[in-house]
Amino acid sequence: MSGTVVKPAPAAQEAAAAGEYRLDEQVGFLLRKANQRHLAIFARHIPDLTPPQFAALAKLWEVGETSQNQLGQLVAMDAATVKGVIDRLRARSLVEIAEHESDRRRVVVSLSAKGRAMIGGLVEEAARITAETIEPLTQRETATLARLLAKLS
Amino acid sequence: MSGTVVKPAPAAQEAAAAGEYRLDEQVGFLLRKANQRHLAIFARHIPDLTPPQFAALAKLWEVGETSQNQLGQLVAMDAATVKGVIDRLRARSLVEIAEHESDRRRVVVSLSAKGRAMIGGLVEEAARITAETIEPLTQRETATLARLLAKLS
DNA sequence: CTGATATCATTTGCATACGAATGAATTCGG
DNA sequence: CCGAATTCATTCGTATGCAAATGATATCAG
Repeated sequence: MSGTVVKPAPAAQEAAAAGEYRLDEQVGFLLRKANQRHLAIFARHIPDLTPPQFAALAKLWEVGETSQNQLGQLVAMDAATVKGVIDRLRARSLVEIAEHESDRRRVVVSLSAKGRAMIGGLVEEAARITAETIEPLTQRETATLARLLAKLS
Repeated sequence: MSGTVVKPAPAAQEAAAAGEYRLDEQVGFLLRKANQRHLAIFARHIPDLTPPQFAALAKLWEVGETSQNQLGQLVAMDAATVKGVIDRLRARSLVEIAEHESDRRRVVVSLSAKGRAMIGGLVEEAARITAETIEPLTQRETATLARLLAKLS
């Protein structure tokens, strides 16, 4: 390992070690950038909702109603985070909360009529967001990417 | 398309449409989750720095010194975001700022001795973070993932 | 040289994210 | 049945992340 350094970075004070670690090649850095691009695409298509807000609505649409905590697990959000998301959706009357019948600790969250109407109309747009996100990839590559990303989490 | 629905979601009011869109399969959702896992791994290995802070230090280590704005571009951060990151690193004396010799708008950012010492010692740990992140993947899969992610951005 | 334009940095406002601490309610072990 | 452990939700503090507005400076067209 580390035989001949091809070309030390111009300004790196410790070119040898620095040459071993390129930030731009790290998976974490690539993940962050890919995510950024997707967020920008999302914002262009659905400016009125953030991805987490959309995820919460979409999941409620799938499962009907759940406790706030469980919804968080379904959409991969912290309890503290899902609280804020639900608060903001509630302020816009897109979701409703109710007491759990038997467990008084729980808050049952469900779509309002308005929220149901909105998410129903947005699913097509969401599909286009995914389409635009994966536009640089072939169909095969997309399937591979999805498989590998799923394997990571 | 949409021939026979195998099993409508229990509580989905519009099972047909809902069946067409599965949140958990969308690339954006998978990206967010993969990113989350990586952040958790990072925090375990390097609790004293966040990934953006580390990225800024690592990039400064590579390139020596740059303007704040350009550093932001190199590490894929908004001007407003990089400002906050540099502020916090400066508060910990890990980076230093100076006036640009000819352009009085610019702020030249560089590593302090303390910052250089820290980042030098952390590169190995950073490599372990990447290793743990891609642990579920084979070497081939990792290369593929990196290629596809790069293609996305 | 000067007015229009562009660039760099800063500030504000909003929305995730997560750790940690807290309080209320439930469940579990003995 | 009761005290301990757990679960659910809330709150606080810190840190991204971006859009938009602003001020200072630089550059460019004419």
